[in-house]
Amino acid sequence: MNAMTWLTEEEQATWRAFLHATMLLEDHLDRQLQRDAGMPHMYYALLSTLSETPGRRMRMTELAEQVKITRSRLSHAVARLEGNGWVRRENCPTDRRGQVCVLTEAGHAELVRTAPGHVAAVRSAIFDRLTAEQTRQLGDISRVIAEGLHQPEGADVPWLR
Amino acid sequence: MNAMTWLTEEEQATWRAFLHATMLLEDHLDRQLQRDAGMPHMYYALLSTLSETPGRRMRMTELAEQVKITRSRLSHAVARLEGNGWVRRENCPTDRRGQVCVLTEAGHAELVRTAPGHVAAVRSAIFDRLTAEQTRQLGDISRVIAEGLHQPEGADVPWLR
DNA sequence: GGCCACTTCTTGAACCTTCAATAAAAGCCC
DNA sequence: GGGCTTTTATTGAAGGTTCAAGAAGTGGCC
Repeated sequence: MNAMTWLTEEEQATWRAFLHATMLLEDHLDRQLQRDAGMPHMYYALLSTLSETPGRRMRMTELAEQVKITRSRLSHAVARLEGNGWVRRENCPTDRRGQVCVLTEAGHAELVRTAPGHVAAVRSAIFDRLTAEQTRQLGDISRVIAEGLHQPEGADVPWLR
Repeated sequence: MNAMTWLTEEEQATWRAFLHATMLLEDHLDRQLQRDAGMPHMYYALLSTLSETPGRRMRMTELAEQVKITRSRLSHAVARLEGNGWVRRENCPTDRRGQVCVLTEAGHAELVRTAPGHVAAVRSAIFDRLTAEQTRQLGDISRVIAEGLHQPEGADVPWLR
């Protein structure tokens, strides 16, 4: 294993810390939401995303892209949320293959009810602990990483294909 | 919802970017390892952690704490890895309740075989894109977040109990 | 129009994680 | 030692995610 392949001491330490932080954070938020809202964090993110769109509705594919999950995962999730009455499917008027996912009144009410607790959890885990400077840094870093993973070009990551 | 409850514009943007980055990253690494090593990222982390300990072995509870997962999850994971022949359970000599999880030769070989690809994926997704300064920042930020979640005291997060 | 490739969304099976319940041993206290 | 609480690890069921396959519609091309 040459130097190209491996990580420096600092990179290793950073990577480990990052893994631990994301692990603990996801766990923490999942538990908080499961207890207070009866759904995992991802499902909450779906409702939350819908609530911010005009008409509180979005095409399935667009919703999947927005929250960074596969269509398959979204299909299963929406099926469950529909069972809860928090979301409803409508046929897309312009594309007969398409479905539009719509946040119901009950879904919106659930979001209003549970948002404060969720935001408090996020705040206390992250933003109450970071300086304003660090918040800005974390935003920049996250955007760089997300950008790099958005459309991994074969030329950029040759070992992946 | 008052100002205490909500996030500022910048915090919201950071939070969203962070979610996207971690989502895409986990997905990316899981897929890479599933394809090249036949296991999810978490399982790889278990083997990797074991490989760095004296005797390549660790008590179940300690291993679970090290990689930040529940004992239950570890039990299931180890059962699967044992089925692959990558890990073996031994009785703990000093505590008859205890089990020691041991990395087998086959498990170590698998790690050696797949480590370069995994490290390359991590490197290209993260460290090749961040400046040295940002790497240091990410380490600091991650440690702050992880610390805060390690043992959430009732006094610190009153809404959680 | 007819064909073909692509897109959209869903499905079921396999696998993974969570949660609550359990068994067994250890540690404490008298 | 006997009783009690705590710790260690596992189990099975319920729910979530992934993957490959498939149904149905769209759009381009001739």
